[in-house]
Parts: sequence; C-alpha cells; structure tokens
Amino acid sequence: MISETSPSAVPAEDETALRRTPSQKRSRERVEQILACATALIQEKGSDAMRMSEVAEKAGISIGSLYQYFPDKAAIVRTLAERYNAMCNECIAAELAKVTSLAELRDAFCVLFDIYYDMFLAEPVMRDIWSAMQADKALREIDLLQSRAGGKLLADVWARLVPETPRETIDSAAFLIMHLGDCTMRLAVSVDRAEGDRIVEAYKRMIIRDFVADGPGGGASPIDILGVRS
Amino acid sequence: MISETSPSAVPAEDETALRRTPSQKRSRERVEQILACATALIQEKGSDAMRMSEVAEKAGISIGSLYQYFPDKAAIVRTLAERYNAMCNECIAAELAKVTSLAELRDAFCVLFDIYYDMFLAEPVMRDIWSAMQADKALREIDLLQSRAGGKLLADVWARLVPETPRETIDSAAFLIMHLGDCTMRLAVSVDRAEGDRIVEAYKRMIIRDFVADGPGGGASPIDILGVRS
DNA sequence: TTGCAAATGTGAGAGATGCTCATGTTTGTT
DNA sequence: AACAAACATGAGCATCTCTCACATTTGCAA
Repeated sequence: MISETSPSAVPAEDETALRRTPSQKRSRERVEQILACATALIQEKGSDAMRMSEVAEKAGISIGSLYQYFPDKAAIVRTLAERYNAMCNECIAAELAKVTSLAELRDAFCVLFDIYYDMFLAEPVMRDIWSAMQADKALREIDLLQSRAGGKLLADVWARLVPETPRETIDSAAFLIMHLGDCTMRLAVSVDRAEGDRIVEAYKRMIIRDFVADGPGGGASPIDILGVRS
Repeated sequence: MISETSPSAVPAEDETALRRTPSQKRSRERVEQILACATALIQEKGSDAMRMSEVAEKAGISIGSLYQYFPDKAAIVRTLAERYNAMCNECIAAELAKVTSLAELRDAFCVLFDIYYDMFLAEPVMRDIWSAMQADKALREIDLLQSRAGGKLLADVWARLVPETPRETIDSAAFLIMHLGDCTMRLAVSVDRAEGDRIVEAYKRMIIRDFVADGPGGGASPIDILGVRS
C-alpha cells in the first residue's frame, strides 16, 4: 500500500516515532505485532482506555520491550495514524491525477469524499484515532500536515484550472477544504446514519460550489455583491 | 452576561457539573475562586498541564475542598466551556433576531463570524478548552449541543426564508455550518495570522453561498447539473 | 448566649498508570 | 568459542487524580 524506496517488508514509518530502529528480524516482527495488538485493543475499548500493560501482555512481551520500540503510548497511535494517512494520500493522488477540468474536479471530489466516508464508517480504529487526536499535540501536527499535503494536491490541480486566482487564496481554501472534510467526517459518524448522510451531502454541495469558476469565491457567487470584511 | 431566572449573583451552571450545590456565601465565592484560578493556570500552561493540586494551592484551599465542588478535573473545564457557550449563544441570538432576508442573513453571518474570530484570537483559554475538547467525551457532547443550539437558531431563520426546502435538510446544513465554524476557528488560530485571515475569509465565502436561494444546495448552484450520490 | 446539626474544610494516602533502568538473555560475526 | 551489540525483562519509581475519615465553621433555633 505504501510505496517506499526501501526494499524492507516493513514500511518505513517516520523513523523518529520509533525509539530503536529494529535491525533483527525478530524485533521487526515484534513492532508489527505491537501495532496489531494495539489496533485490536483500540477497536475493543478505545485508545484512551487502552493500557500499555495490556498491549504488552497481548503481544506476549514485557512492558520494557514495548518501550524499547515506542517512546510513549502516543507514538503507537501516531504510527497507526501515519499509516492511515499514507493510504489516504494514495487515494487522493490517484483520483486527482485524472482531473483536467472543473467538472471533473467536482466529480473527483465527490468520489473521494464518499470513499473517505465509507472508510470512516468501516474503521472504528480510524475514528478513535482522530478522536484522540486533539489530546495529543504531535498527533494534531500530523493531522494538519495531512490536510496540508492533501490541500497541496488539490491546490495544484485547482490552480491550473483557474490560473488567474492568486495562488495563496487557492492554497488556503484547499487547506481549509481538506481540514473541514476531516471535521465533517468526525461529525457525520458521531450522529445517526441518516443525519450523517445528510451532513456529508451538505458538505459536498458546499464545497463543489467553490469549484465553479475563477477559483474560490470567484465566478457568479453572491460574494461579489456583498460587503464582506477584508 | 448570562441572563438567568435565578436572582443569585452566581450564574447557575449546569447543576450536575457541581458535586455539591454551595448554599453558603463562602462556598459560592470559593467556586468562583476555583474557576478564576483554573482560568489563570490554563492561560499559563494549558488545561492538560494544569494540576488539581495547583488549582487548590492557588485558590488557597485544600485538595479535598476542591473535590467537594467539582467531581473531577474535567468538570472545571466543562464549566468554563459552558460559560463561553452561553456568551456565544447570546451573541448569535441577538444578531439573528434582526434578520428578515437572505441578504441580511449573509451579513449577520459575516458579522458573527468576525466576532467569533476576534474572541478566539483574544482568548487563549477558550482556545485551550476547545483543544482539550476531543480528549473528554462530556466536553465533546457539550460542543455538539452548542453546535446544535446555534444550528437551530440559524435553521429557524433560514427555514423561514426558504420555506420550500425540507426542514431536515436545513437543520443538517445549519448544524454542519456551526460545527465547521468551530473547526475553522481552531484551524485559523493555529496558523500564522495572515493565513488565518485567509482561511476565515474562505470559510465565510463558502458558507454565504448557501444563503443564496431555495436553501442549502438550491438556486443556481452547480449541484443541479452534477451526478451527486444519494 | 448557647447548643447543635448541617455545611464545609482538610490532607494523608489509596489507586492507577506511564515509563525507567539495572540486569539478564539472545543473536550474529569473527 | 568468544565476544559485542542487539534485545528482553519486570520490579518499582514518579506522577497524578481522587477518596475518606475526621476536624472545623456556619447558621439557626431555643
């Protein structure tokens, strides 16, 4: 799923997340084992209630061994978050690669957002991680970096389609769209399904209007006739 | 700031937040003292790093006394959050009361959002509380209730202006708009000021398009010509 | 004023959990 | 076989939230 230059079977997560880079096969397997057990425990009881002692026990290792690889509890969650992000980036890049017009951009956006919604609905662990996010500064940074990364993918395409719009306007709008997409997701999966669906649809409608002409806020939008500050 | 039926000088927070309802003047002052010290400590080091022992010490009371009034640490933060929410609701209701047309709705939205942005910029404690939010389930509930309350205020006005749109569509869209407003805020104040301003403007532009005609997604929007799922 | 019950105050410490570190064991290499 | 580096271990340290048995203060009625 993750394309890396490394020939290793283990995807190279952000190296700083691991306290010790495992060099022996045994320890590389152990890292995967830890992550798998942590995922199971998060699914079962949530990342907050997950205890490091439980992870160690379930993985059949000592607590000290656990801390040999992950500097703290948050690092485990962060590693899982980065894996999900990498998957998302692949999807986004693949879908946006086909876009050559504003109409296609709108279609691609709707397709991607539906995929994202389905992922959130199907992955309780992913939901939990994003919930736990705000509690952890480093995780919040990762989330913003992800929004920026996705935003850049979008802005690159968008800017080509509306060349006369200032690039920083597009960048900020794209960044915001990505970030609010995450927020919409978390909201949609926290209410009942019918309302969640309405919310997701409302978001998509809200956003695709920005892909109308002349960039964010441009075109035939009512902005032109309003006295908006700044 | 908070209008209550109670003649008491102390605003009646959600009673369930307090472990023991203070009946003597001394203890009522003490609750205020606790909240004031907690606010100062959050401003200084953040709610996460704030220690209950510090709050007690700064307030000049014992740790046991502290827990006499607040069942746990989160309850203090929750109480502060509810006070901010009450203030926000007053502003929203006041501004929306004047609205009699879609154009006025757009104007009111921009005014309110600017006020909100200024509040976020000026109140580090408020920012901290919303950051700590996702870590605490009860606080998250409060936040969603707040979005629902604000959403209802908006939906009531909006529905009157576009009577032919299904009410549940309006409700969900209004709810989403309020929630994403919070998300936009948190994002805007976490980046540098210039980008924060661009983000806030992008959000306002995005939203006021929904106040165009025929309700969310209605009117001359490109939605009509798109094959959107559901 | 005095007595008394209810309200309030106190702080040592119980309980829980993340994480460390000194020490022991395994692995790969020469 | 010998040895260094990598890896494993778990008792226990550090920290923090929150409790509880007991002391003190307050308001009020006699």
